[in-house]
Amino acid sequence: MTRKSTGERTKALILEKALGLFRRQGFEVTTMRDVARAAKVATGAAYYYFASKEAIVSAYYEEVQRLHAVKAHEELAGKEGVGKRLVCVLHSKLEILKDDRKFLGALFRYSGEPGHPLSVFGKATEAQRKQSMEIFREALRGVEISEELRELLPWGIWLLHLGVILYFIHDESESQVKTHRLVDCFADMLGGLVELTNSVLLRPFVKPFQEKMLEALREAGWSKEI
Amino acid sequence: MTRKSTGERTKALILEKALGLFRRQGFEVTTMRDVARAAKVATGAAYYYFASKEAIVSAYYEEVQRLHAVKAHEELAGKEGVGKRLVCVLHSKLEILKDDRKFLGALFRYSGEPGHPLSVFGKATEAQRKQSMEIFREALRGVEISEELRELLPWGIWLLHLGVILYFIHDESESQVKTHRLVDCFADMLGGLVELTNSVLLRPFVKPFQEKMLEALREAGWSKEI
DNA sequence: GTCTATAGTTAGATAGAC
DNA sequence: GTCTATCTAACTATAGAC
Repeated sequence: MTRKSTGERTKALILEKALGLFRRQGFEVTTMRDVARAAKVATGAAYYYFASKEAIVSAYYEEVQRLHAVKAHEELAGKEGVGKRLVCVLHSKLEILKDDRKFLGALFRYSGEPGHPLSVFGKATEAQRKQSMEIFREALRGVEISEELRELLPWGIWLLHLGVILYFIHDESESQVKTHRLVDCFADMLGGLVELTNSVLLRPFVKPFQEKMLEALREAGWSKEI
Repeated sequence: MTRKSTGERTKALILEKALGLFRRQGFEVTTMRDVARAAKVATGAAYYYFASKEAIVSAYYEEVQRLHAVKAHEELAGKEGVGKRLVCVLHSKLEILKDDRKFLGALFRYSGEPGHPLSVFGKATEAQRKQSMEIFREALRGVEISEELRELLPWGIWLLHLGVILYFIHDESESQVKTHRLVDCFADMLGGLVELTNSVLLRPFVKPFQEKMLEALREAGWSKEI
């Protein structure tokens, strides 16, 4: 079942060689000519498969998502409680990204350009966002949680996880322990938050907040994204 | 007191002409050659004053900050309550940015590149961040609020306000009403949140959260930024 | 459909003369 | 401080081989 067309193999080769170069010498300094040379194809071939240098990173990230879906699913088995399940899902993502901080920044380059095909928030990347949120939704399965939060959190965690990746990129601490500690802390707090919203005593205070938040974000047009 | 060196006048002229072009035809399609031509200088001269095309937008944003500091200070006078004061500060920022959505995205281009002089989160832009947070800190003056939140919120609001700008850029609704409504909602909720944390009844539940959050962010190295 | 080879365009950026 | 000339690299175009 691993039979691939020559095109698929070439594409994979270009991707692989490109990532090797990005990792070794960085994203900026690597040129498309370098990539093509490393893959032993003409520059035109590289452009035949990838519309831009950033598109290579984007393709890599798609693979990351696939890996993450599998890894998260595996590691979630048996884990209970919002906090623990979130820790699991977020750490596993960082684990996948750990050697690639040098070029991950390219993913954010077009975040402020609505029309761009590679904008994190753009139309063209909607499928990826949904897939990503689906993983977070899975992390919330089997957990007692209000309806509002069940709708709100996958989106909120997705946003948080973007922030975590950004922090991760900037984190120069040994093995990025700072990011990992931050993730522990966030997950713990979100766990606490969920418990808090489940508490009968506090629910009357918290519920209006959740509803307001939900309404606001729905109105902001996010609900289409679900 | 408005006497300027010829250099300063040239720089201002280049900036002005560049922004005109960015507004009229967009950031991407405008070339440095266009900018130089419009300002009636050589491309080299443009680069003498601005290290890159993005640096022009960055210089513009510095001016925005200055304007915002004045405008916010004026409009805050007499306003009371966290919610109202935040609404005031955030809307006034959007007001300043309103015609410039077409090129504001350039500000975020290097957000994922730690070393870059124009990264929103980088070392080189620290002064701007502090100045921006100072405005939010002013918005919280004269408001009853826990110590933790007083330390935490300026930073949190700064982050939120980045998000608001991103949303603003992507917002195609008439006069960006959606962004304005979102701001109203966020401000309202933050106001409610502050009240909630002030309530004697709820304080024991909320305080550990705040402390944990504060500790986490301090450890994450943010406290240097204050 | 998959690729090579090559030539050419564009535009960001820089070096060095004045 | 400003200009001219030049460089680099992303990107496009095209014609043709397989």
